[in-house]
Parts: sequence; structure tokens; C-alpha cells
Amino acid sequence: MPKRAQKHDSTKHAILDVAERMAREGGYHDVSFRRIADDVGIKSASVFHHFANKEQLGAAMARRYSDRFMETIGDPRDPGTTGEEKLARYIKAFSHALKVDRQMCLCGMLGAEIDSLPKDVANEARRFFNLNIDWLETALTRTGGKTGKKTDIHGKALLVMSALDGALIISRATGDTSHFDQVAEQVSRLV
Amino acid sequence: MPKRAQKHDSTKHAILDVAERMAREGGYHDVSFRRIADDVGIKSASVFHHFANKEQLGAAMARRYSDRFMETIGDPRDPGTTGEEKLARYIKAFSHALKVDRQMCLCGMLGAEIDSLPKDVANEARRFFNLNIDWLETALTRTGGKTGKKTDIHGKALLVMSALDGALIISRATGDTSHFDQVAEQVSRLV
DNA sequence: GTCTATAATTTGATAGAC
DNA sequence: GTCTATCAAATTATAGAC
Repeated sequence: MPKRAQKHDSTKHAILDVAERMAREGGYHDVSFRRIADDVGIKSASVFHHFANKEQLGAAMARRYSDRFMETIGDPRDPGTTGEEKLARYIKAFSHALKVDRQMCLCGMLGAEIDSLPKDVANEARRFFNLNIDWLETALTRTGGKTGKKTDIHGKALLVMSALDGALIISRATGDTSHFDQVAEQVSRLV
Repeated sequence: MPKRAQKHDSTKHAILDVAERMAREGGYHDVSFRRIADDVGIKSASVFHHFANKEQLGAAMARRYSDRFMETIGDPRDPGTTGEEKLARYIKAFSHALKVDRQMCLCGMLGAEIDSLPKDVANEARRFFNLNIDWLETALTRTGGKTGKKTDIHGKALLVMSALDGALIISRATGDTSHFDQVAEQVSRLV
């Protein structure tokens, strides 16, 4: 039977949850071990038992976010759904961040900060964007019952992701979630 | 003749320059009085002579950025240029941030951080977005020789700004400036 | 796995001399 | 307008007991 270091890993999860919330509100530089510890209900020294340093915590946080995001949007090759339905699902993931989480997309935030991030954190942010572009290119390959041109699809993927990330920022900055909806509506009509 | 507190205001300008660069790289929370002072070549106590606290420095920085940006993009009612030309100029301003400054749009960064910003800084960021949306709506009112529908124009303004701010993030995160160009090309064909 | 205690550094900010 | 000196608090991080 497999050995396991801990039963539930609940503290590590809780740390990542709090760190993610902080980063999605104020960015990587606004994440603090003390405040994480306070929120989780432990001491900051205990956080270092789970993550060697802030860079590794940041990288784990970004990696977990990316993995969860990719799982949410599903398989871009799923033959059971159309390109339009896949795009709708992608838009829904951003909408969820805005309206349910009421936070930025973590990697959108990290992307904006990219030049100031420790190497491992920056790499995880980069990975998120590359995964998203690939996913969108695959999902948008066939829309309207037709197979599109590769360069067009690449451009559309970039536009979709740019518009949604930007719409998150604008909606949150203006405090008007309908701004996101109006962008999303146009994005979904793009394909 | 008008009294004036100082001749050139050069230190104040230098402080704002450095603060802006720091904020556009790492966000508001990564701006530090000590590091500003080091870069300018003064002591951190001297920075407090020009700005009472970090919030006021941040607000002044955002205000100056907005004013400069609006001046760069010009008069949206200028009868000498078409809506298409105005949009091209708007896109150019974002392109300049990416390729010349090699930094984020300051207010795009502050917009992402909005929930974690001191009140005055957040208000300046909000002002930037409202000014931009208004500018775009005015500039895009007449394109292709026709006057568009108000709701369409509002939506287009939001999409243009969202896409460009998002494209800045994606291009910087992936390290590929052509990603911005591909988004910009589609945005300019939108009108 | 969590704690106390602590180190070394950085942070925003103030008082007061020049 | 800039400086020295200083402060209280916060930061990342470590050592070692339990």
C-alpha cells in the first residue's frame, strides 16, 4: 500500500486557498506569510513546513490554479460539444471568477506582474497562458460546422483570451459586471 | 506675477517617474519609498516632503498617468480625423507601453489590484477607465462614414479597451509582442 | 506538524537639524 | 528641500523544542 505523508493535507490546501485569495486581490507582492497564517489559524513558521519559501508557495499556487482552470474548461477535443459550446464554457470560467469569486483571474494578475516575479512563479504564469492559447486554438478549430484557417484561429484565440482578461479588469475597476457581459457577448459572436 | 513653490519641480517629477516604473512592473504594493529614493538619488525622508504618504503618491502617479494618456490620444471629437484613425491612435498608445516602455499600462495594473488599493488610488484608477470608455465611445460614434447605434458603440468601446489591456498582459507574459499585434489587428477591423 | 523565539531586512512614517 | 536619526511594524526566513 502507498505511503503518504499526511492524511488530508488540509492545512496545505488551506494555505493555498488563502494565498490565492490574497494574490487575486492584491497581487503576488501583497501575499504575506504572517497574514496567511493568521487566516488559516496557525503560525507563520508552520507555513514554512509546507512551502520552503515564498517563491515555491507562489509557484504551487499558480500551478494549482492552472490545473483547476484547465479541468473546469474540460477537453477541447470533446466531440460531444461544438466549438461554440466550448467557447461558452470558457467564457463561463472567467465569468465565475468575476461574479462568484469576485476576484481577478490569478494568472491574469501574475501576468501583469510578470517582470517582477521570481522565476518559478513567472514560469507557472507563462504556462497558464500557453495552455489557454493551445486550448482555445483546439476548441475553435471547428466552428459554424466549418474548419477554420490556422492563422485565423490563432488570432481568435488570442483575442478571446485578451478580451476576457481585460474585461475582468475593467468590470472590477468600474464596479460594473455588465461591462464583462457586454464584452463576453461580442466575444461569443466572434467565432 | 504668480508665486511658485519651486523652479523646476524636477525632484517631484523624478519621484513620480520612478514610482510609475515600479508600479507598472510590480504593482502598487511593490512600490517602496526607500527604493524610489535610492533610484532618484535622495533619502526616503525627502520623498515625504513631496508626498504626505504612499496613498497620495499613488494617487498623484495615477492621475499624472491618466492625464498624459488622454493627452497622447488627443481629442476624440477632432473633425480632422476619422473614427478609424482615432482608433489607430488609441491602439498605438497601448503598443507604445508594450514596445517602447516595455511595461504594463499603469491603470491596467491598478485596475487588477483595485480591491486592495487605498481609496484615493482606487478612485484615480476608476477615473482612468471611465475616461477611456467615454473617449472611445466618442471616437467610435462615426466609423465607416456612418453613425452607429449607441448600444453597439458602447459595447465596442468596452471590447476595444478590454482586448488591448488583456493583450498587453498576454504579450508580456508569453514574451511575444506579436500576440499584441494580432489582437490589435482584429480590434482595428472591428469598427 | 505546530509551536516559541528570534534573526535580518524592509516597510511607511516622523522629528528636527541644516 | 534635503539630510540624519529614529521608530514601530511587517517582511521572509531559520533553529530547535514539543
